Amino acid sequence: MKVSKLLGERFKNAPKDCVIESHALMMRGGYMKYMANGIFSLYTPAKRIMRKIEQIIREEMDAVDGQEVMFPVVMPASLWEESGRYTSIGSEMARWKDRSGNPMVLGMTHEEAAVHLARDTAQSYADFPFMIYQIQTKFRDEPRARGGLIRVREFTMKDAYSFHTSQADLERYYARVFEAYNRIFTRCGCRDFISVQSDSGMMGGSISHEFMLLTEVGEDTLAICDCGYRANMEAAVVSVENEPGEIEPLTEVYTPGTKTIEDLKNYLKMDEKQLAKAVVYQKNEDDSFVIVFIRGDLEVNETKLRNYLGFEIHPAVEIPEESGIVPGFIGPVGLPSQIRVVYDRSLKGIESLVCGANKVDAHYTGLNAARDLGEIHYHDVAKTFAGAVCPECGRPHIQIEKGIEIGNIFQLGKKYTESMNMTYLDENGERKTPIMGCYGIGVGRLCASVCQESHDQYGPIWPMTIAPWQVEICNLRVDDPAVKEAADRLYAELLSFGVEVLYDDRDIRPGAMFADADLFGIPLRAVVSPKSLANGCIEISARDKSFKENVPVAEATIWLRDKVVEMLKL
RNA sequence: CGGGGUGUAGCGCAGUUGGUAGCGCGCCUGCUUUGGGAGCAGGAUGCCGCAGGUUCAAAUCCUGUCACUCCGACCA
Repeated sequence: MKVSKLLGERFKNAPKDCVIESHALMMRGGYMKYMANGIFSLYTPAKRIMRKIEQIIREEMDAVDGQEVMFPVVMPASLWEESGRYTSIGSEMARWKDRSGNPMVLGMTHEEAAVHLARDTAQSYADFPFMIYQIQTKFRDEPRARGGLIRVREFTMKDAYSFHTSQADLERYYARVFEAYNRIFTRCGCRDFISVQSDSGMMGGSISHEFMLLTEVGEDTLAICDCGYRANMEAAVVSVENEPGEIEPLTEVYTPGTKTIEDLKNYLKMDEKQLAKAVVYQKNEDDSFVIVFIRGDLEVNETKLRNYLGFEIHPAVEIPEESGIVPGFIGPVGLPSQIRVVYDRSLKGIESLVCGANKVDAHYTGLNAARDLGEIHYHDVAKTFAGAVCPECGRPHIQIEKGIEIGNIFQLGKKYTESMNMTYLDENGERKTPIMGCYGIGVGRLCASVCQESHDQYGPIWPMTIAPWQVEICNLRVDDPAVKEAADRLYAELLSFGVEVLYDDRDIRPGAMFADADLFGIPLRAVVSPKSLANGCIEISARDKSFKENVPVAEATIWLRDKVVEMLKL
């Protein structure tokens, strides 16, 4: 490809709204063009990167016996009604009516389509297990797109679905995909990535993992312990150690104006860990109240709370007086009985707590759950924090990090096969329901993530495995016949050797050409100029600045080809 | 959905007593220049987000509306 004919332009300045480096560099480098909120067109360099990422994914999916298929982007709503998700998924799914008035949806994930494709043909246990996957466009009407290709509304995704006759078989296969994912991200040039336990969200299912690229600009918050425990904040188990303390009588104390834990702590001169904090939520459906009691130094993890409750909630907006809730002085003793109460596990084992007395300016001290509340159940709905006790090793070594989710894998169970009536006959002729797993990777997000992890102030530094081209030739003087002849020949020879070459043949000043080359981020650069040619050499350097060498003109082609091959090996 | 901000040339931005639209980069032409975004000269490019209103006159004032964006909420 010659740069003189390459569509797209490179800029000195990034559009003002770019907040993270990968977004800014990919805009500056002419990789994509903004069209609408969360919607981009890709220019050739980005498209070539995506194609290479897709090919790596394809190879690794095929290596774990995947079968590539293609589902429709547009599906009838009736298919989604079978699984119940037509109503359970909110406005992030695009819905519309076709000309006959039939309700339709744009695919945002394809579990339903996968079951639809497989259920009529996989009727015997002998057909199992199998995995089908596709690489295709998804549309999700995200409430907030951001970060360039990191979070968009329309994107390319690899989604895979496996079907099994037993949980044990699913788990074996899940482990294989887990390893395939590690290979995919490594081959794409990701370095600092980990897998974490995750929340299953709208997908359903039990066990799930997310692959996270660790970066400070990541949208996800992760809890990590040096013992190897790794979880998404949304799923991180909080384990606390409490000192029981002495049993004391339940005593009402006057605590004027102490509406916050901070006030109360200072007023009573007590540790926050002896205080029970009340957090008020409302059920979305009917605005009924849900109150969480949690240790004073902790916060509620709303995702975990939502999962436990099984319904949607939001923080309480307005608390009317007749509700019996006295904000700032809420306690479990004497609270109206119709209010749903959740006790966080962090309160377990404290013999003597301070809590609100459900009247203005009053708290109780000496609350003993067993004595004063009878039998209560504790649930883990707390948000983990730096220095928290690790649920695996028991040491207070939890660290908080940020990451971009580049892939995920789920053990789905029978959620879709059951609701959509997929069955097979087992060895004994009995009708059974298969078990599913599903596995996703966002291709564009992965591309942006690699850029985020691998760039300098001048542009991206693409790994050889996914670089848009392998070698860039910079012809510094197209008006010099000797230089042009040498550069043209190098270009032709590299092409004949099957090397992917971008040839900058424009009559522009060297500074501008180098600036553009940095933005192209091509791993190898061959500079042809009067200066280097005077020594009979071509100057070859690496985009990551790891080397710079003068190679004799006659050897340059072979030298570059061999270097490409070397750099392709990881 | 809540809170901020912004809509003027491809990109970044100026534009207050209201008076027919400007700068830098980029683009086109020519000459000079040639190893880290060159210089000079000339040139092209605008539904000033949209719709109403006030006014002799609106990018500018008023009303409405839409879009975008950031922070939060939300999110395989």
